[in-house]
Amino acid sequence: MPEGHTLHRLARLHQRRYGRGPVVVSSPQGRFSDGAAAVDGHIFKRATAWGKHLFHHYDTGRVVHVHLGLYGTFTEWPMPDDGNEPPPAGQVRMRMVGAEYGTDLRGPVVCEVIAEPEIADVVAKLGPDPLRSDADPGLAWKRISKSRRPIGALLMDQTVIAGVGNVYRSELLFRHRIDPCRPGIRLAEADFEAMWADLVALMKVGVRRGKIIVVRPEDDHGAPAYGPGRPRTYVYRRAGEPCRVCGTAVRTAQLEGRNLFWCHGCQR
DNA sequence: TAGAAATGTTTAG
DNA sequence: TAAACCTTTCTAT
Repeated sequence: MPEGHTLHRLARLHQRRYGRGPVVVSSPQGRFSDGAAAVDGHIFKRATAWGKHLFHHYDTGRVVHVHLGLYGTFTEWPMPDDGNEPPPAGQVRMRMVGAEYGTDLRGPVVCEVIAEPEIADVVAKLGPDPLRSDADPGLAWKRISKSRRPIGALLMDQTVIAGVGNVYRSELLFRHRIDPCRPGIRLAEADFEAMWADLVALMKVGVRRGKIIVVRPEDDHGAPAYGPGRPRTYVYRRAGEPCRVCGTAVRTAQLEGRNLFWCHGCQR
């Protein structure tokens, strides 16, 4: 599910599957026919991600830029021994086929071919990405510490921090006991630094495990460490249920058009 | 098993 | 402010 960790995980996967080899690119659905033709048969150099944006770099200097949006998904399939590709199911915007694997992209909000230098234009609209080693958290702090907008909204703003979505937003604020409504300007720098460090660690776990895992073992209350019974979140989508720490009913409200979840007992 | 809501962003009005 | 995207996941029946 597409928060930043998903895109970095996909970049790694695509790099491994297709890196340095030629790929056959098509658009079974037809909406990406021209773009697919522009890179079809060329060498896939590498895949990178910044926030929720994914880039497929080709040796011709052309780049496929993908944003999954709310519904977008990549589905991978192994090339069958007989070499016959499986027929595309549903609306496949882009099919990419390498020597041993193929990948189908469905439902993205962005899927376009751009030139290598145009990546800078995309990235210019994005804040630092906690998953990138070149991230400068100072840029995010500069924005947050001057803003009267609620911290719950600032965390979701991709121009402030790139890659945080609704789950990491709600969970991070809970872990740091911060009221989502607190204005950015009222946040202590030490709290921001602790949140950033935590976010980097949590999102790295997300990349490694392929899902968002944020509940500390001591808050599991005896639930199994792995498997379906394990609690996945403190507050996200738990409206009305008791807080895992203090028992207060989790609250929910709309903030700038998105569902926000928090514990009024823990977060002040 | 069917229907609603959703981890997000862009574009149109 | 609303629609579009058109898949996946969760919930209700």
